[in-house]
Amino acid sequence: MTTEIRADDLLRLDRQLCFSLHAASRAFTGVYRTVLADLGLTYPQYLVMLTLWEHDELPVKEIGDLLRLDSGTLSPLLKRLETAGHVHRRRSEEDERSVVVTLTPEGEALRARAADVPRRMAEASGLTRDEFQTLRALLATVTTNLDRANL
Amino acid sequence: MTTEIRADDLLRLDRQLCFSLHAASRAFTGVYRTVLADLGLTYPQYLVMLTLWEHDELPVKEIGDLLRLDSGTLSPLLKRLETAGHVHRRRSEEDERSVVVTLTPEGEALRARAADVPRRMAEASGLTRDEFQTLRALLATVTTNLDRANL
DNA sequence: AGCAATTAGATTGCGCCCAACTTAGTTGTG
DNA sequence: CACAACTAAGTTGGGCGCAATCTAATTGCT
Repeated sequence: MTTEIRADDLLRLDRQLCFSLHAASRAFTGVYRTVLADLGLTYPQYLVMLTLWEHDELPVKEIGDLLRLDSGTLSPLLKRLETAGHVHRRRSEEDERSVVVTLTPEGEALRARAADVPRRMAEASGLTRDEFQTLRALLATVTTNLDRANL
Repeated sequence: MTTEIRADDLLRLDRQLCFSLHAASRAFTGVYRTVLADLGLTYPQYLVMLTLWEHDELPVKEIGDLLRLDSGTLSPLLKRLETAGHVHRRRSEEDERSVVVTLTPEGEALRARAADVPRRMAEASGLTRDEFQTLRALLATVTTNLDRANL
């Protein structure tokens, strides 16, 4: 009996959680926008650069798998990164379907200028180490569950 | 000494948290897309309808404050909701600058068809009540902190 | 070998999000 | 009262996210 929830409460709870997530995501993106402005990167572009700084070169497919983005998002994004001079694209020789993305010297150099971004973001979030880890774990759980539920 | 974190670790931690948030937000939106498909609503449109179901009628400004959306997002979104027959817009009489959004009978009727959306979403998230509340609280905290940090 | 199924990437179209700007109405101050 | 400052919506433009579609290359099956 005490575990019963009225539909109205559910409606509001629901809005609060999903809305909180939505709002937090946009708040994060907003701070990233400020912090990344100097580098001329958007947040998704920064994510792509992060993966490249870690792996040096990657096929588009790999980047998409790592960041959960499809070619409809990545193709124009990578084109913009290429125009900005941060990356280079070439067809793979082993598999002509694949396009390998590599860092240009400029893209490599950007890494140093982005070095303090994580610290600034961690500061801005204002979370303790424990809260940080708890949040990350819960988000991973919910993402896994939602993906499974959505087919 | 044990609290020192190397820059590389920060880079990776950083990516994990912000990326987790980004991914979770998109995973949620993906399930909403599935669940709301029958109603012909997108997730942001559903949020607007939720606020209207709760308040019956609201000026655009109020909706924007509640959902943290500006007119650049809301104006076309509300126009689509109006075209779909869910809402009606009229100029306020007290303040001619303001536009008041009201539910049409169709928009009111949609409420019943959306009644089980929260339950389905809560199920899909697979979180316990406690996890649900913890997540919501952490997200609220981080959003507040980020907003403050971002001016 | 030959052909269907699959895969990688690109493109198109729509909706959201935000910044910047415009227009119209309101408020405040001298 | 007049006029500057402010406020509410709307519009425009750029970028992201995703579904649907297309092309080209590869793989698998017989």
